[in-house]
Amino acid sequence: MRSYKQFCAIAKALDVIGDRWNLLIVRELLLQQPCRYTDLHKGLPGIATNLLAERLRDLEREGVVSREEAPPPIATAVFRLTPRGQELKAILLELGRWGAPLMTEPDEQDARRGHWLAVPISLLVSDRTPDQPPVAIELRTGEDVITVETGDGKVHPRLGAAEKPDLVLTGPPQLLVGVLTGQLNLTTARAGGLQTQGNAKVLRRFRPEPAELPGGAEPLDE
Amino acid sequence: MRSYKQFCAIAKALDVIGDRWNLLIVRELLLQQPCRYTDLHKGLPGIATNLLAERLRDLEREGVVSREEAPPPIATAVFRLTPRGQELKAILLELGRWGAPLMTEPDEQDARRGHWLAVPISLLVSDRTPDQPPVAIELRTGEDVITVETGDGKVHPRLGAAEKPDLVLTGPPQLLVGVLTGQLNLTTARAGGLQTQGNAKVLRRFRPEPAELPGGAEPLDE
DNA sequence: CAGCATCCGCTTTGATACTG
DNA sequence: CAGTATCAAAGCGGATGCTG
Repeated sequence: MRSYKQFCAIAKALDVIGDRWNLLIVRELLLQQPCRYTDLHKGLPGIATNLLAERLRDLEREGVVSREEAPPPIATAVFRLTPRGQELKAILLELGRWGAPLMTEPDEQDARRGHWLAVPISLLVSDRTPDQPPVAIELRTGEDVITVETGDGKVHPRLGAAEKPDLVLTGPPQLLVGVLTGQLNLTTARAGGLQTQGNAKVLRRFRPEPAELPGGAEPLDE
Repeated sequence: MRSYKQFCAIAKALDVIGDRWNLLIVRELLLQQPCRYTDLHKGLPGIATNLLAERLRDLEREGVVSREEAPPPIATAVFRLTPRGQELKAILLELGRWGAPLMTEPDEQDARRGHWLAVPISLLVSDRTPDQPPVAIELRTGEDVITVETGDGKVHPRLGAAEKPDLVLTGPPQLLVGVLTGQLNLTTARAGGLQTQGNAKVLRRFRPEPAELPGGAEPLDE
């Protein structure tokens, strides 16, 4: 936790959550809290185990993360975000929005986790016809299963299987995202290894979100 | 530029702007671009000069910053944000919003720069009576001068002196912010070293922004 | 002086091994 | 499972030197 020692709100924020891995730990907790230590470690490939332990102590001391000793039956602790930690969601969403265009060229070296898809999906896609009855799509990639539901104009991803999915898509992450955003048509995606099960027409419900923000030229207004 | 090697939008964003100092370099450019190397160095107390040079190269390569060789008269280069870099503004604003509550206890060790105040001011304060004629307040702290103008419901801070300020406030940063947000009354602030010049009644124009966000409990929706 | 590059001592990181 | 211990390598901050 090295401080920038600058009397500036942005610098103070970075003093707390700017260290390497910190924001990704928050990402994991946002996506699947409450979390055991091992769950976090699985969701953060590449982190050294001692670093994860140290970061969790730091974030706990700063009031971002809370550690609860689980009740007697289980001999383990679970981690959650405090309300203060929850407020980091806006930052994470903006980071995800800014980083989404960098996902075009999937590096073979990159680690993949299905639940990470929840970030771009809710940002990149919306419901084209909110009046129609709700729709559920199940995405399977590797061992991860996530469900995408829509019906109110927005798209809600969550971890876990759907009860009665209208459609099940199985395949590598970038194919799933490509099909949802409409950048890839089904024929191409199937040729690339996508498997579908159910009513593929429900994909028409999804519409890509406008990608670009205005990005005003004026320095720091609004 | 060490990569997390995770196929995730947030991780990809952090691969580019997550390294130490990077976001503060973007802050400086947002606040006062175009910028010479030396201007950046002044606005980033604590950075090693070689690191600043290296980071600027990195950010240029990533398409966030552009370097322009100035026309013949001046023998220096100026740095700007590219449009892609401008889009980081949303992230910086969210960071500033989250970090603002950490500014309560000013550390004597902290470096201060007047223009950093522009961040919390536009986030924390709004115009109480937009119908009234516009108002300009000049803030002086150390060697920095910033002007705060309002008149349309929002508050617009910018660097430099005001033409016809209704009020000039001189003093340490936390007093200036305290008076603007209404957390400090004038009598207390004057006792703490604030100097005022002009019509102090215009301070009634400012109203603190609602501080808290809802911070929903659901993981990553909206 | 502006705009770096080099060197040096220190800290942080990441990989691995080990423990209750 | 949930960490701690160890260690080589990389990164960082500070000082200094070089070039126009």
